[in-house]
Amino acid sequence: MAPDKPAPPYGEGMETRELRYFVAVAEELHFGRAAQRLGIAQPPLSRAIRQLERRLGVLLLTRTSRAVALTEAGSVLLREGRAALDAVEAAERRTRRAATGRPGLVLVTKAGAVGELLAKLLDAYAAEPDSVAVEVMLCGVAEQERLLRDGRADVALLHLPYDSTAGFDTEELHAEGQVAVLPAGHPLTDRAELRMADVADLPGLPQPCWPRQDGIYADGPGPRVRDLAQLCQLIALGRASAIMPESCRTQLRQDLAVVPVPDAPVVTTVIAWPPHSRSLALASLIRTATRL
Amino acid sequence: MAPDKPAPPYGEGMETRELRYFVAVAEELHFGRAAQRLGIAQPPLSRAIRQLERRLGVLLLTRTSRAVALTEAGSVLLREGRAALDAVEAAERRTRRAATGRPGLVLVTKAGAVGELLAKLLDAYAAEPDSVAVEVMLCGVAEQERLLRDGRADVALLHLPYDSTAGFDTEELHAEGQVAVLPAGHPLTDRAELRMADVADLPGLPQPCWPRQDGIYADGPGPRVRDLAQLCQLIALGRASAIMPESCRTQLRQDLAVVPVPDAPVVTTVIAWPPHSRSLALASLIRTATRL
DNA sequence: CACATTGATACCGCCGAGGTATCGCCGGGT
DNA sequence: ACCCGGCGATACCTCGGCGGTATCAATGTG
Repeated sequence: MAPDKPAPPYGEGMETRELRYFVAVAEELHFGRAAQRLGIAQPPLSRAIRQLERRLGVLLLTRTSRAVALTEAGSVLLREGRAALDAVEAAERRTRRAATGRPGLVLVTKAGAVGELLAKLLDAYAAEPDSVAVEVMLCGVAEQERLLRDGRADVALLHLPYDSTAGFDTEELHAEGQVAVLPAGHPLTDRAELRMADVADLPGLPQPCWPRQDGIYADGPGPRVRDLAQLCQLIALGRASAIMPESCRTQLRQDLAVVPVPDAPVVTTVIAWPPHSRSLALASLIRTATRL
Repeated sequence: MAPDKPAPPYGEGMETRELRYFVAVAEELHFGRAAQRLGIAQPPLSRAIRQLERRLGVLLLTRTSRAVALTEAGSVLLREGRAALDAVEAAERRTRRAATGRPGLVLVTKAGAVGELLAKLLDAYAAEPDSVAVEVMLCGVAEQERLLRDGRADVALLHLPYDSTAGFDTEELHAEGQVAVLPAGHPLTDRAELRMADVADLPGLPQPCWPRQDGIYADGPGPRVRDLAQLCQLIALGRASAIMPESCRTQLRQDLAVVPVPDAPVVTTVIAWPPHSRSLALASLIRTATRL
């Protein structure tokens, strides 16, 4: 050790390993399982967390020998730590991508939700003189945010108000009303339009329940669905109803009826990308999109 | 080592230490100075960078024995790595703050640039039933973004189009035109209004040059200034002119004249905060601000 | 009250981060 | 042309800390 090292006033910053360990424990709320998930033994994990607490000077977890719980500070670190780990992963991935020289873009969007807008965008962009290959990635509901944040994707098509654009730069592309989707022949299909309240709790036709970001279904009523096809099937069977953007009607089956719902929230399609992106290809794609 | 460790397919993720080392070298473009700045010797630094390159499978720097330069991938990692390090620091700082139990907010803005808006905001917020202490932090030009990103500040007042809101959530608070500031008695001060072109290159009255984010002045003409007082002094001396938001006129000295410039870009004051903030106090402050 | 579960502690071995000494390369001064 | 000085790379050593196993301590359970 150098004799006159500057000696930083207090703990010289967390290592990502410590963050990964803490996030694992905070998610499992169980040292043993967290250690298993991390591929290490339990004692080093306990020590690492203790050391992290000492270095931060903060109690992160309350442990009894039977249960582990997050403190207030712990839940802050869980949230912020996940974001920080995503940023580190993003740095790694984007660096690797920059090195391979393949300047292709990865666009991510929810399966089935963008109608023909995506097709038009891809066509228009491909016609640009400086366009590069665009890989389209379809993913489940609300997984896009993560992909964009950790560098696996470069750009996304999101839908307000359902998706969150927190932390991204965005441009609005398109706004549209929503329609109720009902089984063909349902009494309400005669109406010219419906209100939210009319569709809210139709007897025997509950709104479906989508999985959360982590793949777990929230508590609540309604049949659990994972994609549009499942949902359409249920509606056709007379077991569910749904409200969705009107552009979806082009993809619906014949045996479904749609009725406009003017008082449903307007769905805005936006193109979103991580801030600080300096990629020319991305800038060109965004320019193309806003000109559509 | 556990006999059946999952064995991650390739390098198990960068450590923040490696990132800090790389950023130091990339900024200095000199291993010796970077090592000195980091408080370590040069050989371990060389090794660490080599190892990082090996683990990423990417060449980050081109070294001849006389010069070090960033590769394309290296500059990506510099940009992304800084953001990642800021996120890690933010996690650390916000966790510490959450633990102390002081839920005070830190608001950051450019010195002298917000006129009375800030005073009104602080008064209105203090009158809210659930308000907490707000620490106001004034900083140099364009330093706010960093403070907000690395967790030293919770919320900022920024000015479009001069500041970047990349990566933050924002709400618009106020928009205003700009005025030209000239020495009292200058011929142009008789006019009712001016155009940008009129003020662009007045003989002997160049626009000033502000430092960049890192404190270094960009190349270019114009006298170098660090704050509004310096600028006013120069204008009063007949050595400079400037264009600034009209709300600044209340803070100007007597010996300066202002003339509206209708074709200057409109300056929008926005309140900005890091995404994912779940603080009730912050939400309340933002609500107050948007209601002004 | 034995027992199982689970986090903490004790102790050990080894990898690797960081140190010093030195080399090889190259540009500039004379 | 030659030597010198600056700089990054290499060689080699030391030691702190990470991860391992064995075990203890606390606590809920039958």
